[in-house]
Amino acid sequence: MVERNLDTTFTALADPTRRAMLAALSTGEKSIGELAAPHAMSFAGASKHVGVLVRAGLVRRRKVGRQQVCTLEAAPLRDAEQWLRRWEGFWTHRLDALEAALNEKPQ
Amino acid sequence: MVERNLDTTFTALADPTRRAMLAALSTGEKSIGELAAPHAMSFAGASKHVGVLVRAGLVRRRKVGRQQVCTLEAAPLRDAEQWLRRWEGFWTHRLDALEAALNEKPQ
DNA sequence: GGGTTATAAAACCACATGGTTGACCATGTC
DNA sequence: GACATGGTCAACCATGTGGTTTTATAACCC
Repeated sequence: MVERNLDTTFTALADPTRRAMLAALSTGEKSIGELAAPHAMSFAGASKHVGVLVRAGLVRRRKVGRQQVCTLEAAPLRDAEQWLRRWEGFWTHRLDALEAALNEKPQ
Repeated sequence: MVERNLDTTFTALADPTRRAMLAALSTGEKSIGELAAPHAMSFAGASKHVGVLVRAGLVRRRKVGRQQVCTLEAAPLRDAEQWLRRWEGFWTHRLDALEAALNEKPQ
């Protein structure tokens, strides 16, 4: 369950339009129209981006009147973050070593 | 500098072969042949995956004799992790709320 | 009912991606 | 020099992606 979803989660995150949409949703629910508005792009194009987010499980849609209201679903983000955190110790070591090397030989 | 690289970082992470290669590199340097071996895939195909990781700044290559030795470069992983962590508070709230709701109405 | 609003769905285009194979180029070994 | 090894590069194929436009549908307003 984890590994499979990482594919679609990271794919969904690999686009700046979609990351911006997630950021917009972090301040509260938005209709698809509201999500689309800030992006210089056709409505249909933006709607497809929302579809990618929904398929990745990052967004839930529900119909309210004639609008689709979207809410952020953070669980897959947490999974992705946990996967990345496996390297936390590693990268802090490396960066500390780099910094030490720079201090030692200040050129 | 940050936003632009997130695209290529997340794209690089969106493939299980490449994630496995990063995991392999976390235990130490590996030649491209060693990285390719575990994957049922042509050598050239695996080499292309390594190329994606290099272009994303996640891996450095250097020539040693007739081999290319690869090392993990963790900094972009840290950037991606930091981006995801922006939602940390959000998802813990949501999940706490979900848990509370489940406890309150145990069905 | 008729018009407007919010969205979906489909067809299409250009380009990127993941994979292959085959030719090629170094480097090391005999 | 001859040959194997480690790897790159280019061409190719199928499929996916990001975008468009057009058409359709469902809900609301008058």
